[in-house]
This record gives sequence, structure tokens and C-alpha cells, in this order.
Amino acid sequence: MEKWSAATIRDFRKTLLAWYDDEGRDLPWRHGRNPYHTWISEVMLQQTQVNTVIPYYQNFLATFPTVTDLANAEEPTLLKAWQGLGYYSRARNLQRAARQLVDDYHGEWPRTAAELEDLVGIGPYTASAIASIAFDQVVPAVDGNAFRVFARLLMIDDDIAKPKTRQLFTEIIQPIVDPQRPGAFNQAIMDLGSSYMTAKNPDPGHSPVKEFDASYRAGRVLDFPVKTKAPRPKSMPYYGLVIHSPAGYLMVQRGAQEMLTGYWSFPLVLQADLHTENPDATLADDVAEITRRWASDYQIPLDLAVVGGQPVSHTYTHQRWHVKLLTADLPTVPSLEFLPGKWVPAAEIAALPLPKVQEKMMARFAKQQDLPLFE
DNA sequence: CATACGTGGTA
DNA sequence: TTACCAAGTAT
Repeated sequence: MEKWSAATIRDFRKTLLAWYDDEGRDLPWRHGRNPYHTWISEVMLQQTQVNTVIPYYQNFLATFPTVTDLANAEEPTLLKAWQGLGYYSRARNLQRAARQLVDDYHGEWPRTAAELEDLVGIGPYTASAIASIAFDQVVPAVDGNAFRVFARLLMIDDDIAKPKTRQLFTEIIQPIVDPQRPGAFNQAIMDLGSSYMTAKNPDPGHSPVKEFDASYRAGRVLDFPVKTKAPRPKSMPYYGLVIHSPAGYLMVQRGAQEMLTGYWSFPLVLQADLHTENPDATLADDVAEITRRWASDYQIPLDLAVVGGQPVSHTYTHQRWHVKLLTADLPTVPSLEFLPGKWVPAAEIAALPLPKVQEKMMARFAKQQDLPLFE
């Protein structure tokens, strides 16, 4: 691993910031220095690419212009504004933190990374990003870009998948951050990481800091950073129930203890929950069991038919869902006294906050039934 | 510390 | 299709 002298550090800052001033990206959240704007952009950018974020950022600020607007927002409005961005707890945590700011901080922003971390949804990276960009605190914002850039520049071979490694990088980068322009320094590293120093197709030979790049000199750019691979997603067979009555389609809201919390979908039944004692159950067995349960648990009689085609598949970071659609068309409207759902006319479904898998189920159902889409 | 948590893009 | 990547955090 490389060590830089004080002179090298000064030289690096100068080279990096000159490039950033000349070639840094003009992004919507880089206009002005509003901590609310920085905060929203940083949370949206967690595990999400810039091009995806831009339209969401514009719409979000138009919908919730201030911390107070966000604190007072209706949850469905909030979830709808976040629909499609993923990692939906970010949206709910954003509102919780907005309420912390209003209630506990009386709208006065904490200005240091250590204090910002007390806000829910703000971890070490986001706290440092806000503190440096909005309040000029001299701290490194250690995200995936910083890991990748400095792992290569200094040939650091610690595994960045290990939580402990963050501390090492923070200590290494801290003395390199430009004390005059910490926010610009951190954003310059991000721009470097998403241009000349990408994970898969880097162009280190044209990087503005190639003279400082030990991995490039060694011809080993792609050996850094070191990162252990994630396990493959677990396969999860589901049944998706498309239940229609004269009042519309039956929709249920995802609960606080499950993923996609607060979003709406057709009722989903995990195949593994049906026959814990019979791993050899057939499709007919599963349909019979679902019918039995809906009659006894919800007092709703179903005459289920199998919807043709391959199961709807949807992959998450840790799960791969395969959803077989079943449908029932009821002649009258059953009471939902025993089931936490609601009947929604086809044309009104799209107004609900919906996860991607629900959009896929609707598209598949419409196609198989030769229906117009749910709009 | 390891795992849960979404979606879209690329090879 | 599979695998992996993209400005991480909470538990």
C-alpha cells in the first residue's frame, strides 16, 4: 500500500480540484448550498445512479419544497413520489428525520457529521457528505466511489465488503481531504469514481490523477478494490391472487414487518407457507389449500383459475420471486371484514403506490386475459 | 458482524 | 439468463 507525502497530498488536491472545477458535472443538487437539497439528493443517491435520481429529485423538491412540507406530507403521497426508486425505507426514514428536525431541532440543522448521524436514515457516509458539502466540515465522504478510487490510487487491498474497512479508509482519506474545499473534494472523488475510475470499464490512462494512481502504474487497476461477492438471491415461489368483483380488484397494503412496506399489491401467498408438511404438493393441491384458507380465514369463497404463461419473475438483492397468477371473478362484492384490503376499480389502481413486481403482475394479467392495461 | 433491503443498466 | 454494479443504512 502506498503512502503519500505532504507534498504529494497538496499536489493531488490541486490536480483533482482543478479538474473538478473544469469538468465536474453540473447536477441539480449542486446549485446553491441548501442542506435540505443536499440531504434529499444524498439519500436518493444511496445505491442508485445519478441518471435515475435526477427526475425523482426534481419532482420530490417540487412536491415537498421544505423540511416542513416533508414532515407534514401524507404517507401515500410520499411513497408515490418514491415509487420506482427502491429501498423504500429510505422514503419513510426521510419523513421521520424531517419530523426530528422540526420537533427536536426546531428546524435548525446540525452542522457536523457526528450530529447528523443522529437523524434516522443518515449513516456515516451521508452525514459526512452533508457536513462537508453544506457546512464545510473537513471530513471524507466514504462511499463506493471513495472506496474504489482510493483503493486503486493507493493499492489498498482490504476487503471493502467488510464493515471494519470503512474505518481504515476514513483514516487514510481524512488527511488528504482539502481543508479549504472539503465538499468540492468529496464530490470530485465521486465524479472521478463515476468517470475514469468506474468498477468495470475504467479509463485510468486518461484520468486527471493518473500520476497518483499506483494500481495504474502496476498495471493492476482491475485488482482493486478487493470485495467479496454477495450470495446469490434465494428463490421464492409465490402465488399472486388477481381477485375481481363488481367493486374492482382486491388490493392489500404491505405491512411494517415485510419488505415493500406501505406499498400496494395483489394478495401474495408464499408457496412455502401452504404445506409445511408436504413438500410434494401439486399446483392443484396449492390452489385447494388457498381456497380453503380464504374461505375459513377471510370468509371469502374463491373459484380460482390458473392464469397461463410463465410465472412473473422479479429479482431483489437477496430474493428471486417467481409469482404464479391465480384469478377469480366474483359475481358479488364480499365483505372485507376479516381481510386488511380494499376493492379498487381498475382505473384507480395506478394512483396507489405500487412496487415493480405489482406492475409486472398487472401487465402479465392484462396480457393473458387480453385486457387493456390497468389505466 | 452478517444480512435485509429495490430497481435499472451493462456485459 | 446470470452476475454484478450504482453517492448505504438499520438491525
